[in-house]
Amino acid sequence: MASDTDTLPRRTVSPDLTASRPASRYEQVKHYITERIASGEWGVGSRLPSENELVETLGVSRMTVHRALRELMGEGIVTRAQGVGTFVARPAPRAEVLELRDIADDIQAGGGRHRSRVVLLETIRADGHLALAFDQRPGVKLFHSVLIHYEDDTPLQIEERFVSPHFAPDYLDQDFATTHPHRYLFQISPPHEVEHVIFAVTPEADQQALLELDGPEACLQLVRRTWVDGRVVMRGVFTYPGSRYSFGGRRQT
Amino acid sequence: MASDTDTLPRRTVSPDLTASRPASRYEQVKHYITERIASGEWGVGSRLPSENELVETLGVSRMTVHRALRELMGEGIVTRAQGVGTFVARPAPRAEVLELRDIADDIQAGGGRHRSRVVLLETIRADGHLALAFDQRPGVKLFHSVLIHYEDDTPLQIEERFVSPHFAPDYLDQDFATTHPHRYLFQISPPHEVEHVIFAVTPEADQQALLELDGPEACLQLVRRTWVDGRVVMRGVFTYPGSRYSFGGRRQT
DNA sequence: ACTCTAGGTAAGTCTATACAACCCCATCAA
DNA sequence: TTGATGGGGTTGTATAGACTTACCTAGAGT
Repeated sequence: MASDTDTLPRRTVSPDLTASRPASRYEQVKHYITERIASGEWGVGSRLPSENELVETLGVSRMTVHRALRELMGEGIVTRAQGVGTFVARPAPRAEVLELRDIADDIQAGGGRHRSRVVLLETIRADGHLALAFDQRPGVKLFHSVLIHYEDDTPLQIEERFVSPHFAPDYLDQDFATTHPHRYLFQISPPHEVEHVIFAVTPEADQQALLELDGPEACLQLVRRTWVDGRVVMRGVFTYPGSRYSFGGRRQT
Repeated sequence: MASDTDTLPRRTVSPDLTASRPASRYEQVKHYITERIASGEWGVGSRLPSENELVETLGVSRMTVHRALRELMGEGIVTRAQGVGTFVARPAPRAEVLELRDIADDIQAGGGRHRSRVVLLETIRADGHLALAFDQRPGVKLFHSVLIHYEDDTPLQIEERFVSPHFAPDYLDQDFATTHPHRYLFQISPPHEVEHVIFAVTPEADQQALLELDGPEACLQLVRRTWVDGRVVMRGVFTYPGSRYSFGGRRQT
């Protein structure tokens, strides 16, 4: 067990390709720790070796270990309590609140496999409520798409979008098996303004079926409107099973 | 000009209200620097005294000065270049997204009349899950409070909080009929860091009763953790009926 | 059951010292 | 004019050691 990988060499020859100069000791210590956390060897909430134990294991001074651990705490990787020890912190929630991201990136960031299915792709005429959301008059033409996003074959999101034809005239001709609506719209133009509203809803029967839910489970619903040049170009309704998803965010004040 | 304010005293009396214990040396050095930047004495882009000059001026070791400057660089206050020096950084604008507000202000801003009721106020010992949220070990003592907030006699929020006794030793002695937990905690110290996670849940029977719901309506649940000095001081679980509340925000990009 | 206290443990801080890495600039030679 | 060299100043890293502060546990006493 006491192999040479347990102790950092005093001098690093380091034919490392990713870093031209050899990483400093405290960075090596950080790497040593994050590697074990990422591999699951040190699980969430478990206690890390004490500073003095790491000093013995790695053959560096306590100040060096201390700096590595202090920086890891600043990054939210571990938490520390004087007189108690150092612990693996709980990983951050997967979706940033009010941030504009592609769910495919979200899923892949969490280690899952993403797949999507197009349920509907059509042109509709807006009723009063929908027209109001677009600051238009009832009867205006809008494109309408419905997709399901899966994480490892489990439905994670119903994505329903209404898109202004003036903004994306070729929306219906896209192959959303390869390009996702989010990326397509973003590529035409990043929005100048975004509005998010989050609801809790009990899904309708058809939504339950699409999400493959057993019963009327509570769902998160994120309604997003985006503006370009002062005009609403998209309204999206994203529905997630409450048991499979959450929004979160962490920031310094 | 060479008054005693140029040298940090060995022991600080520090009648500071936000921190009962005297600030550590490196924090005093940070304060010394930020004060001069804030006052405009050291303008944007100007060069700070070198580490060795600060050592002479302030009477602390270079490692202490170095730590202060390194942390200020991490906070974006200064920039540093090896072999060159330390400079005042350009202040970066920051966008508030999901802000920290008191629900009483929320209700009154909407024209409603706010009222609250204390349901529970006690000391508990944390189980595994709760201890993890506080980055502590199971069995640690925590204060626990449950309040209901009403808007015109309609329940709008269940407010459940767990508070670290070390942060707010007198939490249980407060009269939350007049001072709300949010305000009390904020007055002790505004958090340095905040985490929000939003869930959709189906409420338990007791929660349904507290919210005076007719059936198992989907609810929004906002879980907030706040940090002070890198340590979790509060975990709040706020439950809203889905039909009566939503979270939202709009911003320019 | 509860409170108090003492001891052990672990992180937090501070110092003095040393060396390394880097930048700038003055000097000097081709 | 150009290029090389080297010195001085500045930040970056690393160490050993000492002391401080906070937390927890176990045991004694109530």
